[in-house]
Amino acid sequence: MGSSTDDTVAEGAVMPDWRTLEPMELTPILSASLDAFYETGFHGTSVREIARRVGVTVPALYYHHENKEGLLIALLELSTSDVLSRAHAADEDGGGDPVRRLSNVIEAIVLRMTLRARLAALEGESRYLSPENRQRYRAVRKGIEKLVREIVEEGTASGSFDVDDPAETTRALLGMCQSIPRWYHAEGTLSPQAVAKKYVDIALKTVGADAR
Amino acid sequence: MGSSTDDTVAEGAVMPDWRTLEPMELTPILSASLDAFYETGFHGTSVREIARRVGVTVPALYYHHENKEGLLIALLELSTSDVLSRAHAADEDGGGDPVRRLSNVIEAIVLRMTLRARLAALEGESRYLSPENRQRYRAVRKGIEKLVREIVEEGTASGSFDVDDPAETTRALLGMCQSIPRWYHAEGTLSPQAVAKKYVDIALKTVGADAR
DNA sequence: ATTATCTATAGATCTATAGATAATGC
DNA sequence: ATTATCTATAGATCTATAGATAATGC
Repeated sequence: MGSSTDDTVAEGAVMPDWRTLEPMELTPILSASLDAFYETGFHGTSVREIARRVGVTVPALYYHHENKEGLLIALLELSTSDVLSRAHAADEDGGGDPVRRLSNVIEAIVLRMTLRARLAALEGESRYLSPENRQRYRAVRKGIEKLVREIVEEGTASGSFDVDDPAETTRALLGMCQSIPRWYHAEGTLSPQAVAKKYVDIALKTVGADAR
Repeated sequence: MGSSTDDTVAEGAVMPDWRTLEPMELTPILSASLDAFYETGFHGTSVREIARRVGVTVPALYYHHENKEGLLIALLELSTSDVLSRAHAADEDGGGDPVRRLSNVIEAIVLRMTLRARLAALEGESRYLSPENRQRYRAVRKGIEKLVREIVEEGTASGSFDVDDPAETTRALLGMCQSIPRWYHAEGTLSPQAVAKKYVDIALKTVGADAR
């Protein structure tokens, strides 16, 4: 199945450093859609409102995207592919040690939840996608869950962690990360890096990896 | 300040056992509103749709509630007053021991997240309340956060817990609980009591209270 | 030729209210 | 009298498309 170095990242795809999150470059339409969806939710946002923010007429939106749901899908697509590739890069950067792997992955997830808070918060709106699109979206979420669960399982098996129920602990870990956009504000005193550090500590406690 | 037995619960208010969560009795209108809001969100639900589910005309809804937001407020009001009083009862039932107090409160919160999953999930819709109503709602949430944070702080001070940042750990604990409605389904294999037990264990690990 | 936008509009749907009417309690 | 519901409708707003027009690339 090819060498182990070139089958994890597609040719030409640039994944420089999973710790570096430059502001995501969005088209004006997607940027305005993100702002609007974040503020008033998918159903609370009209295409007129998005058009108004972009400064174009409504039909211009329909030229670039099939419909309102298409705008949400495009945003979720960008958002989830970004976090999934970063989480995997962070995992592989852990050198096989469960403690470092989990630390890296939690760090990557928390950086994403803070530096891309609006995009991350948008994922709750995936509930309102059509069944097919929601299905595809769930797959990505399962991907992250699988990644973390395997680390927790391996760490538990190797004795690095002390966990009763890896699946449940995984959900708890992801739950605490997913809640961050609810309270995190960029203006706050804590930098994204500081928040990530705290959550790595908390996560290690949660899996019973006291050592440091 | 009155005796310690009668100033915690208002006269006539029945708070039998914080572990007992009977299905909440809602009016047909509120029950239908809850179903609809849960399925399609506040903005995704029309008053026509609610009326259809109840089997009345739209104006009948406006007789009982000021407007669509009034329906959401009524539900959030019932939901939050319930969880707040249960959490406090659970806390007081802990006999002053931080480990038992935290265990009880987490148990109460998780039972609420599972046995009232639809109602609990509705709290995300509080984002769409008018500023005044959202304000009032935030106060309740802060109440729960304050309760848990004080337990974590006292347990850390007394040496029962090993926590670096009580405020952050509190947010993490509440975050993992708040995420439960996202994956919990009543048809699943785990009973609400079983989920609560697991989350109590996880929470105790997270605060570094290994003992059992 | 292709790409991106516009004007104009169809057709449905939305929240909310006015005013009438039925049912219930004293 | 009071409570709960109805019919009818105002008036705004929604998503989406048809068809015209401008701007760009070859």
